Amino acid sequence: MSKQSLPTKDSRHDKNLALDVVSCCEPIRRDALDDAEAQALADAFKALGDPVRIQLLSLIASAEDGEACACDLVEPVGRSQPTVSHHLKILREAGLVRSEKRGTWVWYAVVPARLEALRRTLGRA
Amino acid sequence: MSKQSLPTKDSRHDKNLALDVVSCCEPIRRDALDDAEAQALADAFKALGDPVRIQLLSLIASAEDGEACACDLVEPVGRSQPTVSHHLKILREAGLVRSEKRGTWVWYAVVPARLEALRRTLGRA
DNA sequence: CCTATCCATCGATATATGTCAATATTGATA
DNA sequence: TATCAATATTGACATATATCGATGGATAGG
Repeated sequence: MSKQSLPTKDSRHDKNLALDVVSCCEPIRRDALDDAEAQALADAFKALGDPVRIQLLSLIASAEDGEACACDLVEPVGRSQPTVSHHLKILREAGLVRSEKRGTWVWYAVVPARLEALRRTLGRA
Repeated sequence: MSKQSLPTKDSRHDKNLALDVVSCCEPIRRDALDDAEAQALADAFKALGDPVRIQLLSLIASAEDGEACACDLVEPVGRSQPTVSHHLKILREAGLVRSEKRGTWVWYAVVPARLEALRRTLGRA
């Protein structure tokens, strides 16, 4: 299969590539990523792949003191409370935000290190 | 609705947040993102939210001369040729890679500027 | 031309995902 | 303990997505 058996074509392929987007730090563009790394990275980016979650993250990140009460996140995104709760759970499980219950309310804050890790993953373009 | 009408709780909420992850450059954590920006960003990250696409991006990015023949991407990811073609199309439409047909083959290369834009979007953590 | 290879598109299908209403849970108050 | 507000969980449902086999278009060689 592939080129080498065909006409002349400066054969440049071979083994491993790598994108340095890995799980927690591997740059997507170093060497090839293995299945587990690719899956971990995909899971992280998948959590960012929804407009409501992007807005939630944005809202939380820009909130005063870096914290936002869940009660103030429902109206801005225009979705039902259960739906917002669902998205916040996904962001939390992806490690992008952390939550803390104080009395009746739950406060959310972003996890800078996590964002930074993904950032590095997109490598030095 | 919300806290202010309830017991004492250092009311800190209010308007716009922002995550600086916007479409092409807005940092997700500046001020609140509008619907269009959030959607654009989500679309970009969604393209990165699949392990096969992460592997493809990694393979292409780490290929010699920064280019990889589509014919060399099928076997590494363990998916059918149509499936790989499908994922490459998604990456292309997301602006993450560009493609060029040369004779019988199609060569893919990453678009560094696009990755860099997304990187900035994840902002200074 | 005929044939073989590379690659994209189509059609079908199983699974994943976003969304909401209803309900359960938890903490604070009367 | 009865009640109310903030969240989370459950169940249902419509849409989106990943995957493959089959097929079609394009290019290179014989």
